Amino acid sequence: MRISTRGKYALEALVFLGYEQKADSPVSLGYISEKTQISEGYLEQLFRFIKKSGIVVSQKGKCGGYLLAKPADKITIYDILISAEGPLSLVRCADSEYCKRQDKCLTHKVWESAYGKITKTLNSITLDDLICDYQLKLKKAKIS
Amino acid sequence: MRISTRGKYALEALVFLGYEQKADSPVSLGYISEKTQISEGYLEQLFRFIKKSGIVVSQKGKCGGYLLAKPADKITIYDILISAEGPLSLVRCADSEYCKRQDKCLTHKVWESAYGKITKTLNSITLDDLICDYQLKLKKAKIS
DNA sequence: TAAAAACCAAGTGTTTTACTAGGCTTTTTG
DNA sequence: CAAAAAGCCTAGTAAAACACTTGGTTTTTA
Repeated sequence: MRISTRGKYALEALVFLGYEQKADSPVSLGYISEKTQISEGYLEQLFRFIKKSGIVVSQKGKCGGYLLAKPADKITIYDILISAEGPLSLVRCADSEYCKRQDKCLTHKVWESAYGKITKTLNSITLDDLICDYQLKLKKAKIS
Repeated sequence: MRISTRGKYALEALVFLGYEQKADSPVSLGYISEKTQISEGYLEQLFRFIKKSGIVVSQKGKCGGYLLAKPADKITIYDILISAEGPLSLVRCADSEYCKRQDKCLTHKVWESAYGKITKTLNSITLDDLICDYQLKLKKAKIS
């Protein structure tokens, strides 16, 4: 039961983007890569994918980069994770023909209730919450 | 974010085992395999592993097989899943050196709270709950 | 017009998954 | 006591998923 690094990277990168993004000036992947140590090539791939679900917009050309498409407190962690990883089903059977083997799935109930809890939790945390945490951490680091 | 078939198979097989197990006579993997359509070789591997965590016991020899080590209502789904899959961390970073890259993990909070909810949910369902569901399903199928 | 950025398709090495093969050991029963 | 039926064990393997990388093209701005 794992979230792949894809989702984790997306989340980290967006926290950083949200923090850095000031006055509608886009943040480049090069900069995000430098700060987060995630390879730029991988970020490119990831952001083009994320963009499809509409949580970021891009600006091409020099001085271009990415911007959050919505205020950070309107973007949930769930939004981000599914935008990066696609639907997060717990087991393969849940959403397809993998389960045909058995006409009545004995364990469906389990995956469904666990999945419900996860989505609820992930939807209750917004990107803004994490950005605030990040700001606090930076402040503390300065003082000490 | 997936539970592998390993965990799903374990759960299915144990529901079946719990249902079939009468008066301390062990149930063979051959029989479980036949009924669940899970390959017997795979079940062997799986059950030997599961056995280590003590939720089943085995009996060798002819007429041998497996038995639940505890009453089904004392075994939770969580118990079963970790016995089959090992610790279910949501992201790799959570439990090791994967996260060293960044001295403070921005997203730790997310994985932790989601993980807490999952374990709570999975711990709230017992094997017996699923066995009862199974019995009900069988009854209904008979009537119709 | 050159640099810097996003865009894009395709390739690649590694790891994990899901399973299989083939043999050994223990117990029961005819 | 021998044969059958069960679990026990190690190792191998094909396929998929993962985590990237390569090598370009296009767009924008200074």
